[in-house]
Amino acid sequence: MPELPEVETTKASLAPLIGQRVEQVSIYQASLRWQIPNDLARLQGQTLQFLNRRAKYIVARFTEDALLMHLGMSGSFALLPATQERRKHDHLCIDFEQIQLRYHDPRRFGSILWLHEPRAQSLLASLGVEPLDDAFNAEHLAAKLQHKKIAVKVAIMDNAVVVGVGNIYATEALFYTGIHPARPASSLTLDEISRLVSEIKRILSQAIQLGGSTLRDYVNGQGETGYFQQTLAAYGRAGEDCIRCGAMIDSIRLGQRASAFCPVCQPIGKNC
DNA sequence: CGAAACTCCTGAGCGC
DNA sequence: TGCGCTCAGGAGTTTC
Repeated sequence: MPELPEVETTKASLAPLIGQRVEQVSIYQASLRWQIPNDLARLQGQTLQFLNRRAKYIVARFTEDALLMHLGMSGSFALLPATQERRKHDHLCIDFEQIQLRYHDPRRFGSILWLHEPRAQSLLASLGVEPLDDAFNAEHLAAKLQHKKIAVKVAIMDNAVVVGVGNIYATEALFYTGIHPARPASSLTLDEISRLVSEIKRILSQAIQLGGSTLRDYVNGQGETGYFQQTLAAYGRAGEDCIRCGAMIDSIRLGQRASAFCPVCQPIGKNC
């Protein structure tokens, strides 16, 4: 499940392509979240200049055009010799001078768009602050949560509030701050919000350093899996013992998503 | 406007 | 061995 740390890791793993020219573009399955642009072959002859990340999007700037790419839930990039046989779900191959870039995505929730097209621009326009920016602080989050009745977990996963906080990190951050995921967003005290912000920053930074939290099929451009999953305290641990108090981790559904928490460490009644 | 439901898709895991 | 089922889930879109 690529979350922000995995996207950061993926971006870094694609750095060897910078400075290389595109020789050929081959689309095998154009139907992702949206259709891959049918004129993607425009990239031929263009050189990759730099890579950027915004939320969970990677922007690849070429000489003339730029791509906005999202890994969805099961997307990954690989750098391989062009002679290597294609695997099932390798939907796009871009031959660079030295190596081939492949996009692999079994569930096809990912997307690859021209940065300049209206759809890409509107996606970027609706994004909130970056979690690791100074602009994401207690005051900012407090203002965003102030009038929200929705569960705090759903709120911090809302990209208009803060980007890059997916189910894994929302679950972990709430566990470590002792806040029940179903608490109404507006019920949090400023102190709780402050600790939540710090925890989100801490967990995301740590995960980026460690190379991302891999679940199932995430691999970076070098084919390496992350290993942060070994340190998950609550996510995916329903029915197991809380690492802090030993109580059994419980799970509820919030916003159509599994939400694991410790009923003892994260009491619902706390400041409710 | 906010909130909640719905949608895309495939693989893993499970019961039989 | 394989069928059919449920679940997972990022995030845009639709519906109230």
